[in-house]
Amino acid sequence: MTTSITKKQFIINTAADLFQERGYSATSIRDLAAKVGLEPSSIYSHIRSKEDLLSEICMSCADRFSKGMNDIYFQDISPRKKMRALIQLHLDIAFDIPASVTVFNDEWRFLHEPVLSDFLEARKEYEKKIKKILTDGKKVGKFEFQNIDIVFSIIIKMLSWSHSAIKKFNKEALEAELTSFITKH
Amino acid sequence: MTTSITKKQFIINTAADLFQERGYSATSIRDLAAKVGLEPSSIYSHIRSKEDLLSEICMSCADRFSKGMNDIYFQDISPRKKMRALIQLHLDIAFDIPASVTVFNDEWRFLHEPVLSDFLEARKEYEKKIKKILTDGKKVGKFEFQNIDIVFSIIIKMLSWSHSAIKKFNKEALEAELTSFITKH
DNA sequence: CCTACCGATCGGTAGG
DNA sequence: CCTACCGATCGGTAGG
Repeated sequence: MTTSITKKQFIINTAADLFQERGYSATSIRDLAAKVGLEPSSIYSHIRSKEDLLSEICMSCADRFSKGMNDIYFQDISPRKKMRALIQLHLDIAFDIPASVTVFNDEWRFLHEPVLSDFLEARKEYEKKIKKILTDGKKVGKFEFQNIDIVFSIIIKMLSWSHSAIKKFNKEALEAELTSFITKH
Repeated sequence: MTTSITKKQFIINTAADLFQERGYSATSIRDLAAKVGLEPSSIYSHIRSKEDLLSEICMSCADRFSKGMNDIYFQDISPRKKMRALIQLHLDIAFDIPASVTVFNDEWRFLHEPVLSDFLEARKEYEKKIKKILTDGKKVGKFEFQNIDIVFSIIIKMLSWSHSAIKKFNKEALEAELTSFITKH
């Protein structure tokens, strides 16, 4: 049983690497099977479909972001400190599971119902919390901006920086520049 | 002749819409044919291959950015004014040909040689010029940052904002917030 | 620009 | 987990 779960996770992680490298659509089950050392049909002993792999990657990533956000959001600290913690959260996850984060960011659109709705709902919840932190910060005069939706989108874009860019830099330097961009603002 | 060129361009533009919507790999020539009102095989009277469509989209977009960059880069104006002009350039192109810009940003990795090398070279040239503007601005004390490569990557990410985000906002508001992020820095 | 068609590859199943 | 295989779909060509 334990072995089975581990192998399934190994297949999912390998799928994340391939989806990141070639994209979900351009990756075949045969590619995946070759990389994990199985015959193509044997993959289906561990998963039900190709899309299942994408669902697992996207939803586990979404869960991790949601949990991390809640830990920050409900703390009694300033909006500025929350934004800093949020930057760290994104960097921690991106450095830990870079392939999954890239797939989560770029390939989620290939999800179908009912998983798609779950995904979009989780994301919307996450976005609402970021926006709340930003508007709270503006109220107490710590952030300056005019259009919350635009600033939110810019920040999300900076935070969802893909693996390929992130792996070239050192985490502390990245954190310093991002913090400067986001919280000096 | 003129009709032929126009129809080819119509096919390319329709392809850009589909590639943006579903991704290059997940878009079939049959999808494209249906959308332009032709039989699948008739598409090949206008193009040589599916990848030709991607090449045309990516390279024409690259050309437009390169030309716009040169117009800005060789002017005798301050680094700060160059960055503002660069923001305008990106917004102008993104609002004008949103689908092509998204494909240019997200689907170029499906290009093969020899086009891929041309593409990467054009991009590298473009990036060198942005970095030069940033370092020039730092020298005269107008920009503040520590790591040029990180700041460059953050700015490129903000500028290459995809169509889906951009179409929700008004161009002037976007320009204002982006300018605030980039040149106050 | 169409009809007719090609070989290759796809996701997935049957049965052991 | 494998062998053997399925129907569907792919990019692309021949020939008119």
